[in-house]
Amino acid sequence: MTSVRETVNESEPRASRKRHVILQAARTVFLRNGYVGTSMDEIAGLAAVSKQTVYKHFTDKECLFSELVTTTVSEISDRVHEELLNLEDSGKLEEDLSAWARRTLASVMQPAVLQLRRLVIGEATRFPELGRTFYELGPRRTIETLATVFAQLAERGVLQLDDPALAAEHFNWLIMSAPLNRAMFFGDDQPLAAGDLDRYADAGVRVFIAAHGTPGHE
Amino acid sequence: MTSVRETVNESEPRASRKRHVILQAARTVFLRNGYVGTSMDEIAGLAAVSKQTVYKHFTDKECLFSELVTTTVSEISDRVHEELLNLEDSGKLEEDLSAWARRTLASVMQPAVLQLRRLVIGEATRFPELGRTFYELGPRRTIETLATVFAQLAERGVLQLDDPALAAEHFNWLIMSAPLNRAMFFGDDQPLAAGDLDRYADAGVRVFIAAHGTPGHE
DNA sequence: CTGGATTAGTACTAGACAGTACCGTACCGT
DNA sequence: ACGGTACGGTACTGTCTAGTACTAATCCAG
Repeated sequence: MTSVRETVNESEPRASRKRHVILQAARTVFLRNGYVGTSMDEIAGLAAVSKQTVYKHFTDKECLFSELVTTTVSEISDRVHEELLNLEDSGKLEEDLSAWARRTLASVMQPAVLQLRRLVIGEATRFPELGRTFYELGPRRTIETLATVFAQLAERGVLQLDDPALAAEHFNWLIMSAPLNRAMFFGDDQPLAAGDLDRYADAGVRVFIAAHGTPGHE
Repeated sequence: MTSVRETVNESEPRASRKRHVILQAARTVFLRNGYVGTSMDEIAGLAAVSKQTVYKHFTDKECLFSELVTTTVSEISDRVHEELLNLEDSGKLEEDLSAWARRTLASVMQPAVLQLRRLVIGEATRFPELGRTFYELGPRRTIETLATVFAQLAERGVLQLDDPALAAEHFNWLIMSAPLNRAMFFGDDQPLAAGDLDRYADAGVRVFIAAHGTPGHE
């Protein structure tokens, strides 16, 4: 009731919009300083929230970290996959694949996503489930979707392949690997330009088509 | 004097064989617990050495870590490259490439190497030079060597390619990416069997040859 | 054998951090 | 307006760790 009175963000279920603020702050700090480099005081401070409040919403540092990574990975994964569904064929195979490759590579190469990837890899021993989650929602999901698309293209004679899943893996990594692996070791130093990324995407597509394309189509 | 008395390894320049013991212990502990998960006391304890001695040989925790990673990466890199030089052609291109691919993939997928990779990636923000070193001595060195080999093969008409360096990158990641990226996120859980690795290596080689091979040679 | 250096052992300093306790206040549904 | 819940602020506990200080035992060369 009470007519008009949204101060800023009162629309939330009043109590636990703090939760969101805390997660936001946690994301910033964890991504910047890593798991052990981050203190709960720092998160509370950045969230402009009492430490007690943090512990009311998340029992543990581990819990907070875990939930943060899980939700972040899910968000990104969903965003990438909205775009991925736009891979409908216009008849021009190379153009369609290149367009998708460029978009996907750009998504994966965002600094925040790269940093999250480094973080999850670095903590893969301490948090095995997080590693698994990242892999399932990231590479595996992408590759699976690609595999079904490729299977259809093969059925229509546009591609030649015996194993769509394997071909999807090859395609995925032909496009991503070089920039991604390089970026893993260079912490935000010397980032690749967007133009370079597009070139890598296109080059990967060309190799894939040279290997699996059929002469009749281009 | 006292005639017979090699307890174990007296051959070293007496004083700084401690150094070696410390590095050995540091390797074990750092690889198991990460940089911040490791205490100097633990290293000293495992090395059966006083903490004072550790600090006599390495001014810092950072120094110790840094030197450890650098030397370890160099060792592995050298070992891999001895094998790499054995890629002399016997005339059968696919066989030669497959043999090299299998050996190299197996080297990179050793648990200790994987763990080191995770560690360096996770600390890439804190230790940028280590990331750079790993990348230079690892992927970049391998790819560079491959590029010169491919350039020769192209000159002799065995391969078709405009850009040997790019082709080398593609070849390298066609073989490594799928197992390697998967392994990054699964901390020693669910390791791939040697048979699976060989299959990945062979499949990568086949795609590469389908894209860059010349009809006359196989 | 002897003198100088290295080492083990241990205790200590100083700082950081996860998690808890407590108190007074602000918010919220009713 | 009321009563309970959430919140801010702050102080506190317990623990851990990098790095240092100091002494006594040990090693090694000449």
